[in-house]
Amino acid sequence: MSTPLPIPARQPQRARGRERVAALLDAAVQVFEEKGFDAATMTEVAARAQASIGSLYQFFPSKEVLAQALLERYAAFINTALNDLVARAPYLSAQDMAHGLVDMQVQVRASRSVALSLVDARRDAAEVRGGIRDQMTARIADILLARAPDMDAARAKNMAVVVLQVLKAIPHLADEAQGAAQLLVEAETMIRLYVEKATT
Amino acid sequence: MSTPLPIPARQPQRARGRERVAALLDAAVQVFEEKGFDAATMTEVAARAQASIGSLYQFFPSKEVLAQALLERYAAFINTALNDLVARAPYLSAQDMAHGLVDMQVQVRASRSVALSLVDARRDAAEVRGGIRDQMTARIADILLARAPDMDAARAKNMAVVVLQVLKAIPHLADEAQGAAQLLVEAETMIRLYVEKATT
Amino acid sequence: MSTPLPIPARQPQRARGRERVAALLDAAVQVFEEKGFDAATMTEVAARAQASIGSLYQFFPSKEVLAQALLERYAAFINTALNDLVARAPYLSAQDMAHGLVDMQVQVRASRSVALSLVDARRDAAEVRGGIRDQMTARIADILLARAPDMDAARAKNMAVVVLQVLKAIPHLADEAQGAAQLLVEAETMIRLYVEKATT
Amino acid sequence: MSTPLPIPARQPQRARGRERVAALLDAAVQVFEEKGFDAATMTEVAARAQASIGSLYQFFPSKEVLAQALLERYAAFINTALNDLVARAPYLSAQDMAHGLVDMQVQVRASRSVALSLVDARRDAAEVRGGIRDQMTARIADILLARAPDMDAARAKNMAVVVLQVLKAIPHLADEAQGAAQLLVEAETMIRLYVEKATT
DNA sequence: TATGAATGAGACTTCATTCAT
DNA sequence: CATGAATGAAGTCTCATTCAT
Repeated sequence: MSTPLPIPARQPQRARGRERVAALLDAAVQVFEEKGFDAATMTEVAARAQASIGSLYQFFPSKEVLAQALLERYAAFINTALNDLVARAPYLSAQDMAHGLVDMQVQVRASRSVALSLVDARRDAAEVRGGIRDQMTARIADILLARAPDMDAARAKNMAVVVLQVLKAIPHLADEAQGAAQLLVEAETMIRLYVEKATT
Repeated sequence: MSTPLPIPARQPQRARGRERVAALLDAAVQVFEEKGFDAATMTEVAARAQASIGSLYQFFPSKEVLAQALLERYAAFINTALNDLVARAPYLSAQDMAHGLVDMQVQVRASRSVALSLVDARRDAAEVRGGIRDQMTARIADILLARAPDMDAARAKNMAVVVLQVLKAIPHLADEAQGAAQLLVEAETMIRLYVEKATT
Repeated sequence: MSTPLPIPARQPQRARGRERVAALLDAAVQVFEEKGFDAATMTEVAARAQASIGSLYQFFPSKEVLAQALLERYAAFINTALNDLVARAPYLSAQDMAHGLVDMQVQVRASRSVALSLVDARRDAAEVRGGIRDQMTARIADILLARAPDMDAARAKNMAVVVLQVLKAIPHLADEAQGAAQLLVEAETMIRLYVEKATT
Repeated sequence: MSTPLPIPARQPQRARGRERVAALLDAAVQVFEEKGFDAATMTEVAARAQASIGSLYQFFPSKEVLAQALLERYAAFINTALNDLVARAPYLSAQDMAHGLVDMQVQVRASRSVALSLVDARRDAAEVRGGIRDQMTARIADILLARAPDMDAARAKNMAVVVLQVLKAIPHLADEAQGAAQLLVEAETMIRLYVEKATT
């Protein structure tokens, strides 16, 4: 039932170590984004961070742990952004809310903070990673409820799940060579209309 | 510029062979769905089809080709469905159109015809597989234009891209243990509102 | 001690069969020449002869047997040519003798009768194939002795071995893009000088 | 036009690694000599060096690279020997020159430095490996020209090609169970007569 | 006989992970 | 802590050979 207990990433003790870890995480983001979880190799991550493979394993004792660390970094960022939106939700127009959600994803991408693709990578890890997904849907549901306090909680949750799927697609859209900007506007519109209808 | 040699899947010429190929494709769908392209192994595909590894390679000379074959099967199905929708589009309500699109995906899943996930697996193959994506967006744009002939063609294309992303999420939603039905309804609503607004 | 008894190539019974075998042998020569024994595949040989793999195995029950058959065809040709040279040897100038030897090889190549490379392919088969080599050196020694009856038989044998090595190189030289003709002349000269000195 | 990426052999950086590489190369020479390029297996090379297959690939990322490394080792040796002969050529008798050439090959064999057979193994790699062949013929031509400065350069080149073929046969002759020594003498004689005639 | 499918051992290669220095 | 070497299970793919139709 319980996952074998995933040994967590080790915390570096010195300044030197902290830089190392940062470089490793940055490299990992790049590689995971370019190749995906399976095709990414630990060797390449280390190389791109100009570290040795031994060094990488010093801090991240397995590929799984590395991915998990990435996700946590992502979760921290996203959580802040979502909490902020929750707070402002009552005063936001549907338009602004939609924009807020979409923009959050664009920010993430721009800051290379993580490969969202990991969110539902493989099934085993899903258990662990699932936490983040649940957290996000809960937060989005909060936002919806903040705008329309009368809404059925169950429905808010369902809507959140659907909205999350659209958000997941944002990086793809932002990648599009042709008219990425317009595509983002369209995505926003879609979310806006959906939210608008449901919360008024 | 040109990919070396896109050696295609070999066509079986005997009844025995045709059965084999069918079994192999079915097994492949399962395995690819469960594990994703990278983590799926040819050995497992063969085993699940009760065939030897050699038999698998007799008809699908590489993992790439196998994935491609799956996609083609999927494309054939989806094409029919989309063409049908294009024809009926002028007479459909936004509601029915949204339902048609979502349902198409649900059908696909039910018939295990393919893992849509392959549509944009890794970047290299993207070139080949991209064809299908372009085809689908073009078709969806046609549907939109059929309902609203005055719409700007460029906008229709953009909208189609966004709608496609939502459609891609449908299998995920349909998988959800809790209230899959409701989630599908929500997805439909989202698409309906979006289409409605833009085409009236 | 004894090789497991190499099942020989089956003799075709009808005209149709004889054509088949001829086509297969021709195809085999091509493929063996292009790729070498190891890299050549039975499948390709069959394909190039426009026959099925089953058909190929009908006549040549193994790759070894096929190679052996090729060698035999070659041996027959070479034997005739060498016997002819033996007969004429007493009346030939060193020049003509050298030319005769070199030309024999060029003929073989032109008529695509065989890949001489097989002569000392792998060690196991060497035993079987060795026969041909011994036969050839004996014949060449005969030629030398015919010109210089006083020569020590042992020396003639040694010389023959060396000459054979030069002959083996002829196809390579004849392949050379630049000035193949001149290279052949040089090879002839080399042999002539060697023979001349030893037999006068 | 350009070969994709000629990933070279990795240089070991620790003493342990250097020993390994040496052992691997030695094992490779043996196996390639015994079986030839195609029939030699990486597994056997690793085993004979008492290393794991992973270790072998750590330093030689492909069978091609391993063969190339062998050739380079051989080329280094042969180059030294040939340059030495070039320098001494003006003062050497044809006899000594012939002996020098033949002896060089015998040395190579004795020191197990490489399987010359690789020089023109398969056609693809020929491009890379061809370099060595051209280098050798050029050097041999230099030797000839050093003895006979008036000779036509083109002819020297042709002669060099032919002489090289004889040299290639030396290891075969030296292998002969019966009277290897006499065979080498004969080969030397052949070369001597050829050189003598052309350079006086 | 002819044909195409079936089989599986075995080849090359990759990569996460462990260790000795 | 850092580094580079070591390991071997596992994956993709090939091909000689055998068989059923």
